[in-house]
Amino acid sequence: MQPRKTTIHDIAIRLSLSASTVSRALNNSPRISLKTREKVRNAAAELNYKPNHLAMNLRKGKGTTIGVIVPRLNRHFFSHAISGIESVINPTNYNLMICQTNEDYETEVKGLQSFVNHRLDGIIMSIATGTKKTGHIEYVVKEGIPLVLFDRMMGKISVDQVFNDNFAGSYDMTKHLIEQGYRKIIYFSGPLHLELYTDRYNGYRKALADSSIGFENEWLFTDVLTQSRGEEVAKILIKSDNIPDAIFAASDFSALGALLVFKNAGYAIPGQIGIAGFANEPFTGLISPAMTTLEQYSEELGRSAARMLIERMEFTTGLGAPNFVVVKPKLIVRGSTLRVPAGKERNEELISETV
Amino acid sequence: MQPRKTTIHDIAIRLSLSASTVSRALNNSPRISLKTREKVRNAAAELNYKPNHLAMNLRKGKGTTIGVIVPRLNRHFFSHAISGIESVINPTNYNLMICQTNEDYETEVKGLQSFVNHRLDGIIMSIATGTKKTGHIEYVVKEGIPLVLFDRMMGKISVDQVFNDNFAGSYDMTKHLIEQGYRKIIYFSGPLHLELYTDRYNGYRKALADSSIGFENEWLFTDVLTQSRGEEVAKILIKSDNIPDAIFAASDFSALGALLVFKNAGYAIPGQIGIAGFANEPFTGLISPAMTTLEQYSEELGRSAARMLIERMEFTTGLGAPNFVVVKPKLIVRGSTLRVPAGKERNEELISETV
DNA sequence: AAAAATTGTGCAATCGATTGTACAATTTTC
DNA sequence: GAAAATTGTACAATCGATTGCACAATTTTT
Repeated sequence: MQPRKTTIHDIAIRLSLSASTVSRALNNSPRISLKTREKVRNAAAELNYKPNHLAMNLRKGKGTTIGVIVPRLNRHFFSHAISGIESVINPTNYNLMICQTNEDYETEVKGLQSFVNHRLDGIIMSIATGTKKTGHIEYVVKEGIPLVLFDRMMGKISVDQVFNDNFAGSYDMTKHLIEQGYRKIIYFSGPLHLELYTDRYNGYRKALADSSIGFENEWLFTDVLTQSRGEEVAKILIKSDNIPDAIFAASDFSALGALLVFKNAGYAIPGQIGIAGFANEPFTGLISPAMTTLEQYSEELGRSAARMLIERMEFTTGLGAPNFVVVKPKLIVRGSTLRVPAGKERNEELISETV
Repeated sequence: MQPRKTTIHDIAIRLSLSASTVSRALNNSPRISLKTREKVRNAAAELNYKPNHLAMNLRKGKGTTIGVIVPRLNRHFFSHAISGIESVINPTNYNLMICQTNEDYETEVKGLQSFVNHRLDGIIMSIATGTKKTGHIEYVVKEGIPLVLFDRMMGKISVDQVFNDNFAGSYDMTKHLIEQGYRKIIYFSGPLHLELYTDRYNGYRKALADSSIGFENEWLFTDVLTQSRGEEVAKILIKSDNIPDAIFAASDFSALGALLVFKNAGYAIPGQIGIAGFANEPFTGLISPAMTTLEQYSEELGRSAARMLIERMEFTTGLGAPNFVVVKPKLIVRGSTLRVPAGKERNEELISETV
């Protein structure tokens, strides 16, 4: 345990130079002779000098840390998005500070505030489902801190955003279900105050309408995103003897809950009921029947978000119009909705690599 | 976009006070009258004052950020450990900075260095499998930065550590397999330079020895941790017609790979071959047959690590002897090793809640 | 009522690095 | 060889908040 870390002053004293010369030498200023620069570098190495980023950032008025706020780290979608962000950020001088909100509004506000206090240079965030107000985000934007919103978009705010074409993905999935002969298609939605979920819902409705299938209000269940909620609703459906042709869930997890309950209750999937999710979580390829879902290209979303943020931070002067990147999800058809002749197992060949 | 953020000086000018008085007032110093404190607080709120943590930390010589380094965020084990850490850290004034190494040594060194440069106040880390040297860790300890090692322990280093009793977990699992009648039990290990994996391996060997089962060298496969490696090895076993009674993998993922390959090749699990993993990843309860594995209580490990770190940071003066917390993994028996009478499906009742 | 104790506030140094400006030393120019 | 241009380095202010010490104002003690 060293009593004090070495500073540029220590180097300066050692070499009988001034601190400013040392600073310039370490920053390769052309005003310092090559010989001196060399000497300073050697002395710095000998004394095990490590620059104090706090002091640097304070003086420069800017740092090198980017904050990332996600609802949950243990979601395939988000952890891969973070990998994407890292792949762009790591080669730069920036560092990543990650915070998870557990889908909670208060935690989100607190995390964002902490980022502002720490004078982070940029923020990439995905809004919690519990968030209904946007004041905290607008505040950050007003403060002039570059911000990119990601996955959970927010049409009202004028800020860079990266997200999936949820409408299109949902539309494609619904069309697929219809093609497979399903008609009465129940929909498990997330909270409809999030555009993400209204878009998905609207895609579903549009596909039904385009196929002249009359939607009925009781087909919609909101706030069904978790496995346990999926199980609950599935049990309700069974109990009320109100068995749909298919269930399309805006979340793989609630789709999983439903799938397990129906399977356990003896229903043939996809024969009697088809089940589809959204996100292509790894488990969807492992269960049986393997689940039809939508791939969201999370790493690519993360990379785009990071690229946009760096663009904002380094090249854009002032605000300028917000940019948008939209990625279309890909339909992944698996056994849970594919009505093939007999009970032919086909999930193995569709296993997705998890590691 | 404000031109400049308000500082305590701005507040001081506004109230015709000095910056020091403002600082003291905001910190609730008893040397400042209550009336003044009140006035200062109001003015601060009006001017939308946000303390600059950079300056604060610089002056105080310490900050409020704790760094966490994990090999992978998208592992159930680590993301839940982080949740555990958060549950302890969030109620305090500390913030979390998270970094993932992707099991790579270089990335680990770089991340750790960045933490040191940013003068983080404490570090919780889990060593990458790619890490064979420990100089970078010893360096941090010598610098006097509180550090807690977690999950991947390192006996050589004198530092606080939190980890599973891998030997006991492995021993229990092997005993279970033997009780189920399996004899020729192949073992998929991780890299044996990590104590984590030697401990698991030794637990397995001890259990075999205690049951007087002769171990043979070709039963051991090292560096089989991923799904794809598990698949590879399983295919090799099948091709060489060297079918074991059971496979015990030090990773759920390689166990999964083997399970899928054997299942696909028409082997009855657990009838002809038993398969067990380690970690209780969520998918283990979802596949069929559901997989026997070991629960590691990751959240509890995370909480312990965080508590130990805070203890170090706030209460311990100097170094003192390192503390250890050891958590015993729990055997989770499921269909992949349980030889029940007929092909009775029993995985549903053992599904673990994923959300 | 003078001395002592208490209370409230300000001054100035400090944390570690950066940077505009000034100045001395050296080299170039005429 | 003196003046001008160039080069290398130092001084001091600065970023924003904290804190030891000093000092003035007020209250208490005797």
